This record gives sequence, C-alpha cells and structure tokens, in this order.
Amino acid sequence: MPTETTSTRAPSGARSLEHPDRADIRLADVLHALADPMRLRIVRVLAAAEDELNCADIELPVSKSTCTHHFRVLREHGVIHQLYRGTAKMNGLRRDDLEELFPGLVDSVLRAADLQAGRLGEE
Amino acid sequence: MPTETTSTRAPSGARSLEHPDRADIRLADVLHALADPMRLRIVRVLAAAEDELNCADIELPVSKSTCTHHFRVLREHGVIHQLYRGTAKMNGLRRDDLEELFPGLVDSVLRAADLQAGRLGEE
DNA sequence: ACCGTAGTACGACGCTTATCGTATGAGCCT
DNA sequence: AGGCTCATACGATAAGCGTCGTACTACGGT
Repeated sequence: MPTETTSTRAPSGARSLEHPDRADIRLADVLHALADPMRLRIVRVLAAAEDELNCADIELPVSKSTCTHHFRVLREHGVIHQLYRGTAKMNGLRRDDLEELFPGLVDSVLRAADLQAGRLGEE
Repeated sequence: MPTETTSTRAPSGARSLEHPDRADIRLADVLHALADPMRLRIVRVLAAAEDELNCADIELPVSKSTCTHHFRVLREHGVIHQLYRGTAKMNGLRRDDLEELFPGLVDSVLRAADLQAGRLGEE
C-alpha cells in the first residue's frame, strides 16, 4: 500500500481499540494482569480516581513503550477500558463487568494492596 | 560421591521444606501463583478438601515433574504448605496466613473460579 | 501549513516459566 | 533385602514476558 494512508484499515473518526466482551473475560487472565507490580499500581490509581485518566497522568518508573504495553495487557485481559479522546487516551477500570463476573474480587485485591502498602510503609 | 549415599546432605528424620514467613508473602506473588490454570485448579481442589491432600490425589493433565513444579511455586509464594508424611507429601492451603494478610482475597478468588466454571459448563 | 505532544509499532534483548524425560532419592511393605 | 511407589533433581527446550530505543502515526493548536 504505497500512497494510500487512510484506507489501510482506519474505520471512521476515532481510532477504535479492541476490548474483550464481558463473557470472554477469564479469571486466570485477570489474575495474571493484576500479578505485575506495575500493572497493580496502575489499577490502584485508576480505582482511586473518580474520572478516567490519561495514560500520562499515572507516573510510572518505566519507559513510554513499556507503559503502553502494560495498558494494553490490562485492556486485552478485560481489566480496563480505553478510548481515544483527541490525542489522549482515557483509561478506566471495568468495574461493572468485573463485579458481575467475579463479585468482590477487585475490591479484595485493592484492599489487599492497600493493606500491604501500609504494612510495607509505602503509599 | 562414590560409596556414600546417606551423608550427602540428609538432615535428620523428616525432610524439611522451605516456606516463606507470613510477613514475607507478597500480593503480587500470590496473584501470580494463582494466575496459572493448573495451579488454580490445584488450589480449588485443596480448598474443597477437608483434609490435606497427597500430591497424587489431584489429577492433573501434566507430567509428574511439572506437577512437582507447580506445587513448589505455590509453596514458595506462600499459598500452600507442604510436609512429608512417610513417602507422601501432604498439601494444604495456608488459609489463616492468607486471610490475615489479605482478608477475603482467597475466598473471592475461589468464588470467582466456581462461578466461571459454572458459566463455562465445567466442574 | 507547521510543529509539538500523546501514544503506537516494531525489533531486540535477557530473564522467567511451563513443559518434558530420565535418573535418583526416601520411605513402606512383603 | 529387594522391590514398589511417591516425589525430587537436573538438564533441555520452547514459549512468554518486561523492558528498552527508535521510528512512525494521529490530533490539536498556533
């Protein structure tokens, strides 16, 4: 595809991101997504925030590409949803879907993370 | 070591296994341990059993060495405890420790696994 | 029309992991 | 004592993952 740029696969206005249907979210995948310290950190920040957050709003000690990678893992495993708004990409927890599928799971993980952070003297 | 057989490193009577102290158990490690389908299966069986279980009591579609591997991961990450009884090795969930560290976490994971199994028509 | 900013794509690298097979060790039973 | 069974140790192998840097795309503002 030499000269054409927009017809490659672009749908319409906003770029679209692939999200798994609720029914396709697997427990092992969710646990795996949460098992990484960096991603757990992202999820904690997202859970604490009222609104959806920009990727860059979450400070992480990793490069931008690595950051993209972690957000994608979270999205593809059904933990967060993402959508483009202008040049930014907004992120939010899929609380409703997860609560419906695995009642109480996310809350207990977040609570466990809080408790452990307190125990270890972090925040 | 040609002729010597027993002095290689054998301690005393019962072989001893390394377990992490409760304070050293990390949430990310526990989640990681539970994120594998095979190990989640082991944990579910262990949770359903009243008594401690022999390794071989849990049927897994993997080789024996792989089985040993998964049990060790669960033990080293603080999810189960193991002890030798005669020729067998008994396994049990570290329910108390985990409940103290991460209240409700194990229960919600087990419940989530049950729900998902029901949804997928397995058991 | 241009540039800057936000994020992606892609390839690379090193480490971890899930799996296996075979050989070995530890304890029970006859 | 000898054999049986449960489980380990030790490679080996192949796949996956976290990380990075650089090059690229997509929007929005001036």
